[in-house]
Amino acid sequence: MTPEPPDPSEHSRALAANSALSAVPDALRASEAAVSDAIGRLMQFWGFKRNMGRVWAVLYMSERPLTAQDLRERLQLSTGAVSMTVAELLRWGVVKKLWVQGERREHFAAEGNLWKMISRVLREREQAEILETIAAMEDALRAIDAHTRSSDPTVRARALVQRERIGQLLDLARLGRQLLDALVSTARLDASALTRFLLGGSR
Amino acid sequence: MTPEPPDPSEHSRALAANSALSAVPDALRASEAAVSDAIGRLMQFWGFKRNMGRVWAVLYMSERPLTAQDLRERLQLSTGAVSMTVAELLRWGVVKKLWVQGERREHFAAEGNLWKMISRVLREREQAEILETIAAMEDALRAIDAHTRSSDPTVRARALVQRERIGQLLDLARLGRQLLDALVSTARLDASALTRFLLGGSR
DNA sequence: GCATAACTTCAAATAGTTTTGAACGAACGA
DNA sequence: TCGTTCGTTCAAAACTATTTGAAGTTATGC
Repeated sequence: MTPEPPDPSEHSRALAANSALSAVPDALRASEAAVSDAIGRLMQFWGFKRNMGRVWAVLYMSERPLTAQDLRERLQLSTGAVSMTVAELLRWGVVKKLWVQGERREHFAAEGNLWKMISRVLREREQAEILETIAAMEDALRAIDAHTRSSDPTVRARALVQRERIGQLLDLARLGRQLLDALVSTARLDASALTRFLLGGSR
Repeated sequence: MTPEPPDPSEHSRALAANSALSAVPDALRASEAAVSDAIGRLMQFWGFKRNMGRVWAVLYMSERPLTAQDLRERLQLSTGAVSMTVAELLRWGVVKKLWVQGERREHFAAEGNLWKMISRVLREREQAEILETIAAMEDALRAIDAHTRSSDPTVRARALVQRERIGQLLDLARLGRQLLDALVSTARLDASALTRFLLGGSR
């Protein structure tokens, strides 16, 4: 039986270190991958990059902060991809940089407070989008209003219909904005009011 | 000053026909375009194709059902694009096909009930996505559970942390599902309960 | 039935997004 | 200081998604 020859490739070194330390069962790795992929998909659906979701999820499930290299290995990403993805997550404030005692490499951890995270994202992303839409519709409404008194009956009819329809859309958009406001402010304090409403409403 | 020479291109013919009939001011066309573009962007942000939003918006703002050609002209789309976009909107049930008396071409109109529309989309799209995510996490949780009694303390620790974190995510996802359920069922009946909650909560 | 207009489909072109990896720069320890 | 490791950047490549337009199909009126 030949003893396994030393193989200096990074992958086998990682595996060796791993099994020497803890022999983490494949099942755990597989579950982690499944969950991070599921969250990656959900995030992508939500309009973020899939890898942002995957990286965040791996960090969130980890019992310790991870280095860029750990992420690169677990998620099979290139150096550049890890660097850029982590930078973006830092910008969103959903991942934090940590210095671990005696380690040269930087370590990263996921923001643990999910509500804080969600309310920040809703605030910055959704609200910007809906406010823009509301502004565009308000502008249009102002521009149309002048024509609702047109002497040409065809023009007047069209202007009246458009004003009415855009008004409906605007009401809806404002209701959406209020829903977001409510979510954000409830979330900032605690989730219980929201939970109470939902539980009360649905059963 | 040379008088403008006759130009038989479709665009000028359309303009000529238009001004002969009603001289719709540019301002109305421009507002319509601005709103449909805003809605297109919002829809894209939401994960639909931008043109779906634009087409729907133009139909919604129109005082009469429109033909494929009308849409092609107003939105500067190719024949194929109109056909495919409208087909997709029909599949989502947010646009209806109408036969207009004595006209050969088909006409289209937007679904006018916004809440009906939204609850349908939430139900079919969002719920599918979140249910998949919930299922993936439940699977992972089951797979991990076996290891929380591992004899290796490192494995046990890792399994416990993962179980705890995935549990948190699962709670959150379930809360999200309830929020969607509540929106969908309120929307199906009427929007007033939702409105009351929001108005009550935010002021 | 035939000719024609309306509509659909789909392969190819275009546009847009994400990922890679090599080049560069900064920080650290010797 | 020098050599090495770590991290970032960015142009090019790979990949996805969208759009076009021409060929094909269906429906209509004569």
